[in-house]
Amino acid sequence: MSLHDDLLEKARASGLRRTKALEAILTCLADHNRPMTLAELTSCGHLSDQCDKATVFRLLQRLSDKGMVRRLGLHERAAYFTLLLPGVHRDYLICTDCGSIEPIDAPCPVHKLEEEIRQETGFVDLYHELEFFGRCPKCASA
Amino acid sequence: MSLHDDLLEKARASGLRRTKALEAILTCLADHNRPMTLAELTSCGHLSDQCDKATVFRLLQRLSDKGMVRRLGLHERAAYFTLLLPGVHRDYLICTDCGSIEPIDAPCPVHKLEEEIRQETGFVDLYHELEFFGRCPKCASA
DNA sequence: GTAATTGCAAATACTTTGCCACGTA
DNA sequence: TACGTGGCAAAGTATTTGCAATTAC
Repeated sequence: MSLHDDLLEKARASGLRRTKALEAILTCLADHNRPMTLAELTSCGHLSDQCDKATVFRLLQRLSDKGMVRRLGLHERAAYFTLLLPGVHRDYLICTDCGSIEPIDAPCPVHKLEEEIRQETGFVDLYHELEFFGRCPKCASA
Repeated sequence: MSLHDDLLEKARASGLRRTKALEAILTCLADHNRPMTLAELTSCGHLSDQCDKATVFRLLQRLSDKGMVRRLGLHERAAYFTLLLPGVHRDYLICTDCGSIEPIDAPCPVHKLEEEIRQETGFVDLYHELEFFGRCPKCASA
């Protein structure tokens, strides 16, 4: 079963209806494998073209409520949304010039600290976000 | 020399004029010791009351250009701004319910990874942001 | 005196909601 | 059929800019 089918199934199981917009959004997020803005998703080829941004927005909201999507702030004015896959954590490397976003594959070194914070502060539902910003080689040489 | 004076001096040295608004903003940021939004700064007691938000915005922009302030996205719709002190790096713990923001005093475990990324990717001017999100004990029990 | 800075107001950008039509279950 | 969902359009919130008046140097 593909990632896309898996996600769709999960969304269905959590109460969402199987609509074109839902499929399009899940496909788009899964294909790109990086956080995307509402605008990007709304104009993301194939099926998404047909979806109003309000629809995409509300779907992302629902998916976020179900814990399948997370909303990020990455310095841009627009919010970013990314798939939340069980057991998968991802950090990002972002170019402050051209805005490119790429996932970092190195293991995240923060989990230990997160555990300490959980115990010392009593915070619950703890998670973290880690982003690296800089200028990519291409932008740096330009 | 106080932190405030130190900052003012630095701002002056980098070409900014010594105005009421500049002083007010530096004071406010230094006093609060945490990221603040444009709205917070604009209505931050004492002197800041007198500053238009456009003024505060443009000053933050200039301070950011000079490397004295950094702009953060912390999940809220509004952007946050924080002082950038030489040699000081700060991570934050944020309550997703009440929005409280507190600095984490534990040493940041990310510098090693940052160095690896610098070397492997060729990114320059690299820095990172690390935030922990969760619900604080007060909100969790409510 | 000159150039940076300010305030006000308007423009822009992005997000969020209301309402009724529509499609899925 | 019933209720979640979709599209359109409008409202809301935050950011950003234009311009003339003011202020720091």
